[in-house]
Amino acid sequence: MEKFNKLKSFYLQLFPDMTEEGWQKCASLLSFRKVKKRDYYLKEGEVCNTVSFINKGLVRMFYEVEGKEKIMCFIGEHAYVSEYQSFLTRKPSMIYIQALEDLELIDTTYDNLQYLYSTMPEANLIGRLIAEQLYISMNESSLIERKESIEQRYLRLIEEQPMLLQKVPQYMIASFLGITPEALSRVKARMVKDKKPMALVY
Amino acid sequence: MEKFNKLKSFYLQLFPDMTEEGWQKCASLLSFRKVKKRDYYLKEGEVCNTVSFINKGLVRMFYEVEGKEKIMCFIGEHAYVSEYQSFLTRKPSMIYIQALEDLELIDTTYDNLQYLYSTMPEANLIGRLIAEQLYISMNESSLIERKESIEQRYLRLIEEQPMLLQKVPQYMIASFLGITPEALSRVKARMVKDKKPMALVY
DNA sequence: CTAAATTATTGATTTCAATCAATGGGCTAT
DNA sequence: ATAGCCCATTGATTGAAATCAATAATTTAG
Repeated sequence: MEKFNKLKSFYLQLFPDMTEEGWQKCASLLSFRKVKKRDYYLKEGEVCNTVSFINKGLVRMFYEVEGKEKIMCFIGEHAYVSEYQSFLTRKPSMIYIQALEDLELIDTTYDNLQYLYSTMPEANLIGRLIAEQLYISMNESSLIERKESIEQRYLRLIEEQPMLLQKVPQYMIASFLGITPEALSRVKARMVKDKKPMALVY
Repeated sequence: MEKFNKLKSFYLQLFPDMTEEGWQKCASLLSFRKVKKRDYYLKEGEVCNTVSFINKGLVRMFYEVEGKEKIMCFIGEHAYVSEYQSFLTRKPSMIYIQALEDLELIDTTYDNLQYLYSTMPEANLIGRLIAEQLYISMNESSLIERKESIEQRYLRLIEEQPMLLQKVPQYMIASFLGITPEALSRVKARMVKDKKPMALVY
């Protein structure tokens, strides 16, 4: 399955001693699918039935409050996307996940994953490490959000995910930062005026 | 070790098929300790070396920003406390954990837990479930924080953790809600005036 | 390629919570 | 018991971002 190559090399990095048979067993439980830009990976109220590796594309996770969309995060290529809480608890999701670009996904379903855990106990180790990793990254971004100012977070975006600023309209960046598009416009203007006239906008 | 009884019954609820030997093995890796009120379980910059079951007492987790303390959460009896990110990554904590009451803790150290994982592979299942549970509860509280208004969150506190309002000064509740003590005072006043004159204050 | 729609910017006004300030209540320690 | 301190409440002022509004720039669709 050359479609899974990216995922395979991704895993071999993380678990160098994974056997070829082990990989084959995992791969047999995976499937490949596509999602069109603007379509939803998951809607509020649905139970999330998949954990997916994003082979190609970009999604946003957001929720609605008082009719307004608030973006929680973006997830791009070669990362995992899921509403893991809904996936694990089998309860309706409180958020939406939408494709911002055409997606190529490699999916694991809930049933397949449980089957893997029960027939291949070593998988619990991987499952533990994944859950731990998810915990760590959520915890970290939650702390960043709390500790840093809007401006610091915007600079961090420029630094760490410059692609995102190309691919995503400003008003979504603003939503992600928790402010209005107008406010972001002014933050940027202030940065250019006050500080280093570096190439901020791009 | 009758000191561990609460923890044992806690675990037997979660894992009814845990064997007595299994429990003994786990228990041999646990230790008991106390922390005095106002002392720190963990300070910013320290690596968190323990995951602890709170047999008795109450802690707050908080961070500092611009010299001000911001409370992230309170953790009470019969729950776990740790800075799990620091614990897992072996990197310095970005937060503080402080005893608000005298604590009785049942501790697992990092080394003991790794030893358990390596000598008792079934433990990875428990480890996975714990990490998943931590992920779920953090995700849930993060969403609540995002979606609900201050007033809704205060009502939720009254509903779900009325004890906390007895034990913790108002200004800490305010900090937890992300507002000033003055603002919380006004929220309460407004609730009493606008709505049901229920026993809100206690 | 052009028209229409969407997005970004800037200005004016409003709103809400933070801050500053003062008072009173309640707890603690001697 | 009382002095002193910490905490909660209330009022007045300030400040930062939201909202409202208009225009300019860019993207999309036919």
